[in-house]
Amino acid sequence: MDIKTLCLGMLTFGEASGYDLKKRFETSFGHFFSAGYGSIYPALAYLAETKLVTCTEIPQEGKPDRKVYRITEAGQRKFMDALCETNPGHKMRSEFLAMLCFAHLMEEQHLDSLLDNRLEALDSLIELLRSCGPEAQARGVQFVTGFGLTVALAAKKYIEENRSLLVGSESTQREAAAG
Amino acid sequence: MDIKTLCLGMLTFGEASGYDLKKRFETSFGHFFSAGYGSIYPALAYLAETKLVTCTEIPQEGKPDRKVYRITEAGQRKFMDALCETNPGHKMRSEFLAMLCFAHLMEEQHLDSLLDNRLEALDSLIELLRSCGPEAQARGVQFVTGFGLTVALAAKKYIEENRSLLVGSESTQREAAAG
DNA sequence: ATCCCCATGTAATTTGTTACATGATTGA
DNA sequence: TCAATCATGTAACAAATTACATGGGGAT
Repeated sequence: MDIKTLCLGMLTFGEASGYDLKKRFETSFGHFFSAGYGSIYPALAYLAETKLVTCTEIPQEGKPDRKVYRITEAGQRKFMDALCETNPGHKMRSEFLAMLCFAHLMEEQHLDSLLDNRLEALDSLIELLRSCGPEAQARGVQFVTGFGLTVALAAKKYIEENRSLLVGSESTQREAAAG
Repeated sequence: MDIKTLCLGMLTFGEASGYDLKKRFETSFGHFFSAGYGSIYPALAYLAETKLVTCTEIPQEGKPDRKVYRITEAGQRKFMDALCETNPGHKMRSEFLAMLCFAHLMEEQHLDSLLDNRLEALDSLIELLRSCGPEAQARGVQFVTGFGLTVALAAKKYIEENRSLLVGSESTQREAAAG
């Protein structure tokens, strides 16, 4: 499932502009999929070209025309097909964890700020997901939001309870490696 | 932190070949960073070119010469610099969760196999991480392994306890959307 | 005053994936 | 005999990120 397909899917929930979709990528979908304008606008252009969505331009004053996209029947069918895929991926890419692997080479101070930053990010995420209450959302989205929340809480708890493990009783490993 | 840098970092743990690094990307590092030969070999070639690592070719019979890479002092320094980065990323990309958002459009059967596949993958991961016991690993790696384990267990538990939420009491949403 | 929100898009670059290419040894 | 492990690499392709480009309106 690439961004094109996911945009198509989002439009099954109702019409939206590229800007609207971006916001959704920052809120309810942000914790497991990210996309910027550079991906979304071309995706929508492609979907319109291939008649999977229609586009209505709404004139605006002082800003570019708002383009509202609506899924077509062909788009619906196409998306249903995409949903039949088995073994969808589920990958993490964490520079944070990568860096922590080398905690023994880092200064304690830096390590602390790294962990604190991550905890802050987790708190923001937790707050965000909690604010995406169950109101009127598809049950799948509710499930996924709960999933993100559960995982984020577990991650937070783990970091808080185990960060002491990262600080070695002997902080001489750093100098040893540097020399 | 890109693959180049991470390969360089892995070499701080000792000399290794591209093949060795790939194995590490499949085991202890696999749950948060992935890389194939197509990324690793070019990365090592680049590191050697820029004198951040040295390469010793060990003749083999019946297979290509084994190329063993060793980090240089310049490499060490370069890696330390890379470790000073703040705000490293931590992103998930889950087609699995993306699909689940549209559970109301899926057949129950398909939904079940999707969830079962994910649970199996989680079990494999859990087993793998458990087998990466604390023996002789840097404390950072131990922490990161524990992190992966904790998160995987939380994910598993959540799916098991909440999968019933995905199956609507009314399965008519599908037909409604299709029509 | 200044910053954020609205609103669109393109182009260059970076990055990584996949397929291709080769082939002996070892264990089931 | 069949699959897996060891062992390297290139080239074509796909995908997404980043920077660029523009600009009014409203809130603090």
